[in-house]
Amino acid sequence: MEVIRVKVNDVELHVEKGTTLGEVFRSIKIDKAVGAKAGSRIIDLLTPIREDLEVTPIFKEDPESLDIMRHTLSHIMAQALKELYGYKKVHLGVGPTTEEGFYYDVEVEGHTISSEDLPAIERKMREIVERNYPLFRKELEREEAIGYFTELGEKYKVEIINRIEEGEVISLYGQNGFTDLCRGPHVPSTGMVGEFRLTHVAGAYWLGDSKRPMLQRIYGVAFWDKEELEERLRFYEEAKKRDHRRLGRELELFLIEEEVGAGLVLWLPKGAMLRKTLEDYWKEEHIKRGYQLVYTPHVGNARLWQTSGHLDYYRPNMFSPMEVEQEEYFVKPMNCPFHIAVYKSKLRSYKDLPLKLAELGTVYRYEMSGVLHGLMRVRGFTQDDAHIICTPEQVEGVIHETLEFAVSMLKDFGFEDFRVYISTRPADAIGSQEQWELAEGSLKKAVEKIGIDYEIDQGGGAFYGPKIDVKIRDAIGRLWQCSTIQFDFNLPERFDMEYVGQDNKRHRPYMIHRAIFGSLERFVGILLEHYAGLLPLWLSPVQVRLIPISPEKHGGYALEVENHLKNRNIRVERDMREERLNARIRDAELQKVPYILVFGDKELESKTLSVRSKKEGNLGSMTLEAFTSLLLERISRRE
RNA sequence: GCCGGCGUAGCUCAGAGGCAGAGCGAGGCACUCGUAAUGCCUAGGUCGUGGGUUCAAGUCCCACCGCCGGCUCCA
Repeated sequence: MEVIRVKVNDVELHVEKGTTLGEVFRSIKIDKAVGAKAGSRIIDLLTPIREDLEVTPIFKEDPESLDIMRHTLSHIMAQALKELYGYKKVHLGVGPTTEEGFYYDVEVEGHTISSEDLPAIERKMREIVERNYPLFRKELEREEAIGYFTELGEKYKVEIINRIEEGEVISLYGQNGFTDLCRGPHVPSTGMVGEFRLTHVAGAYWLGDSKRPMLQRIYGVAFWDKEELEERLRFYEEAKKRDHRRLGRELELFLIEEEVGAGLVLWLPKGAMLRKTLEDYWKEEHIKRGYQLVYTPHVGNARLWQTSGHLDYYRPNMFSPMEVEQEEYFVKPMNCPFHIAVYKSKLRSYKDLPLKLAELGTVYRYEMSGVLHGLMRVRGFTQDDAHIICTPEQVEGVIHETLEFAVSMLKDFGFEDFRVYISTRPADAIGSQEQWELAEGSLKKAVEKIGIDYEIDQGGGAFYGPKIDVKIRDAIGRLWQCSTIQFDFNLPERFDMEYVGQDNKRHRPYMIHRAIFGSLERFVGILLEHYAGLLPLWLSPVQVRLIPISPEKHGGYALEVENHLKNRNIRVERDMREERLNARIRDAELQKVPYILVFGDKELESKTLSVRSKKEGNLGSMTLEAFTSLLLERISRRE
């Protein structure tokens, strides 16, 4: 008998090789553990130990426990499917855990699972949980495993086995007549899982490859605690309420219509006002920071796109060309070539650099119909684009300044929590080693200097340069990709961009693409979801609504007030409808107008205003001057 | 693009082979009103588009378009 040493917390034990952690824990009276961790490795209680090990038990309270339990739930779901539709009819793909639950990709012969089937599957799962089957684990040799799963008709599992690397253990887990190829970890019995709910079913390609068959992915959410599960389900409800597509229609901000075209946005008057506010703010901030605004056309000659390389590399995403006087023109999918043309309009000296060209540039890209989504993913959108052309010596400062700019701007919109990702050199990169090192180094330094944590996406950069992506966290915790700062070693070469250095010689400049909002459409979508439609005062398309109780009697006074406010650039709307006061108040509230002023005899007589705030309720009466300065102050503070 | 679901009045939806409906919104009339829906009347539809099955098609079948949930894609 071979003995190995297992250290559990501070207790050291000597056990027979091949003993499972479950047995070890039982011997020292740890009975509530769902698994254990050895360093960063998670080991379940069913796995035999074959070498000396130091472990800490994982209990339900530990974050790692969720994953173990959710993984078992995906197996329970697989078994439920097999019991419902027949063991030979259900072919299993993969069934991993997610951040909030689990899913399983399956193929059911002769049946397509729809959301109507979910309650029955869930019921069957609960039965399996109820029966509390112990899980077992076994290991097979490759050939055995292939034979076993071939026998079961599990073609996808056989494929996975063939992809498992030589020397790696092939493990199977199962319970009561159900066996699945699985790396684990799992809880020891089906009764040990938490609260769960199946949420939806969707298509998913086998191995994520669009050329392979499409399986059905059944999603579930799971938590230990019922309250936590319900909170998550409420989160979905909340997200649904915040859906910018709904808000966009209800608040009359924008329209996307079949008749106009899929993925093409019409900005309605209120949405246009919101957009104008964003644009004005954006332009002012850019001018303050030394950017120069440019305007460039919507179409460009095919030769331009040939030089830029877009026709060779980006063509599938471009709209079809049009012919004008025997020449082809393309609608622009990007602004860069135009900005480069601006740069090249004269000979540039190092003294002109960094040159920062900015434009709210509307671009058109062909996106597959299935990916279009409200304002978030469209076919025509306006990038808040800029290109910074600089010398190698300036790179670091430029990147730092740009990132700082992006963060400060996003903060002005009420976003406080940022995630930063740096994508580094991929295998097929162009550009020299020095270029990449300088660029990547300056990206890291900039992020560190600003003091935001970042993650590295190793090899995730574009072939033409590394980049920083900034994601913002919204009010209900979702992350949205916004800003990008992207190096480009490609276009300066292709367009033969130059500057004259201090040495009186020609040099190749560095070029950086960057966007802060990403696109105006998408950013407005994010704002709407972040604020659940209740935009800050400074962004609200209508800031004040005036309601004369009797339009006839009090409308004149309301008009006076309207003019006063309008002269101070406050956005006002007067509701002159012959409706009841309550109805008009309700309407203004539903339209999420920040301030409502009611005019009646009292106000007319005392020349005051009755102010009702969306956020604070009825503020009572105040003078026009007091209200105006209150409003102007709040607007200037970007409240 | 792929898998699944869904397209009925401006909006939200009911109708599932046999007379095209409701609420909100819109227009009209009355009410003259103090902080989240006054009442009555009226108009509004090639039931996404095109084809097919049937005596008869929103309803069944096929194709296309669009939307939704995902997948894939996003140099």
